[in-house]
Amino acid sequence: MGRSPCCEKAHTNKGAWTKEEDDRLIAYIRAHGEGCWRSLPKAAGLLRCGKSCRLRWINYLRPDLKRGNFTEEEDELIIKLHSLLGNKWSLIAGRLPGRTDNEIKNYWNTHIRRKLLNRGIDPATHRPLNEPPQEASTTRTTTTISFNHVKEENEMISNTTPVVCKEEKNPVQEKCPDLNLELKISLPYQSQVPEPMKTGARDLCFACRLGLQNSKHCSCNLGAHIGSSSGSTNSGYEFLAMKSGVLDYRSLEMK
DNA sequence: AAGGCGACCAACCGCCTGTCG
DNA sequence: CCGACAGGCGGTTGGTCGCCT
Repeated sequence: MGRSPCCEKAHTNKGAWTKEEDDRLIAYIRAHGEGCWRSLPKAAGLLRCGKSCRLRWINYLRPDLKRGNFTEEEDELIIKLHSLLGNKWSLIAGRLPGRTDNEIKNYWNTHIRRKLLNRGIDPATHRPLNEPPQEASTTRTTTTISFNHVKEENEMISNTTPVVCKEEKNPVQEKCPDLNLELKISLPYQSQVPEPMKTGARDLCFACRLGLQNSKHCSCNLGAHIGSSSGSTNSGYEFLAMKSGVLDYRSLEMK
């Protein structure tokens, strides 16, 4: 009965990783790259489950991890993304370079949940805690991701500005004016995003569309923040892993 | 000093999904 | 089409640490 174990448990170590195990794993992945996690432990001389190796690498050993405290901007971005995506930690992590899903999940459960509760916001629904339950058929709003404007977006490709989404009036926005739940996806934008971003009157940056108008990642507020944020030169796009101009819609697909 | 307690976070577990033969 | 397998994900657990009494 039940599933077969992912690995031979009788001869695998569990618990905290030792320095030597870390070194072995790092050395092996440097030499052979990621992948084939099931056979990796044996090949690397580790008495660990392949899944455990993968987790250790992704969450702790990867060289591009940022680590350290979350910034206020990251906090707000996580909240916004969580309101959009729910507990899709991997998707949220995909928008926070250097952060892992596990790290964000832990941070959410230990810090942000409490923070939202202190604000009187239900962390699960992002609604005020004292808001009475509403009839689903009448006033409840639903979050949808629209792919209705692909043609329109394709036409925008000729425009050099990588428009990710377009503002439209809808009931959700009127209820939460700072939160644009209408995700719109464009085809990958190949050329470099100019820095600072072009700030045409109708082209709000992606940070603004996420409701981060006052964030240092806002790149359309007449350059007020650009170059003035504490040592960081990241634009909003770079911060959102969009320096390349690509919002990978595949990673945003709702399952 | 020491025990209790909560916060934090690394790691594990089990399920789901995509891929391949 | 189907089953096996590997990878990925989210929920949960358990160890450690710091603070408080």
